[in-house]
Amino acid sequence: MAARAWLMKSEPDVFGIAALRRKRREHWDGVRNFQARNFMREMAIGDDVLFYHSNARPPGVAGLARVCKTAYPDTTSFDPSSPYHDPRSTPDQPRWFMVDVEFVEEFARFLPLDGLREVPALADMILFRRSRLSVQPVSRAEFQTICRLGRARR
DNA sequence: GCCAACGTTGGC
DNA sequence: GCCAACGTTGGC
Repeated sequence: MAARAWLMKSEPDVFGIAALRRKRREHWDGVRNFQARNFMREMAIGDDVLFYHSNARPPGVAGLARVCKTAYPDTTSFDPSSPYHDPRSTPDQPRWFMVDVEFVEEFARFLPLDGLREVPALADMILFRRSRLSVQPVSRAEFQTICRLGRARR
């Protein structure tokens, strides 16, 4: 089956694309929203990920990652000392999951949210309608459009 | 730091 | 099962 494409948000102050480049791969923990979790459980190895910087100035797409491990329990949910702790999640009955992603590239041009809004081919992106959803599917056409913009020379 | 949007919780 | 209260996300 063809690889799907996703957009995943992270605050660059906490974990940005530069940190992923350094670490090469990392688990994507801390997702505490059911819809976002369900999307992560649909991910397959090799799926493309747009790495989005949220709560940044400006917010926008910073580059690309790739899914390298499918969903498994998010152990931070079991850890009382973690900010992501959730007492309703246990090793026997995990409520929250994470995937692993590997670094692919940092775009030559960071793509700010307000610029993406202006692109007609991206008008239907979930990003603009469901601003709080931190993991979301992206169509192949949207993915390709964003890659082209991110790699373009001035 | 503010606040709108919206997901979640819990009383009924 | 409804919905008000509450908490969080994330743009600005």
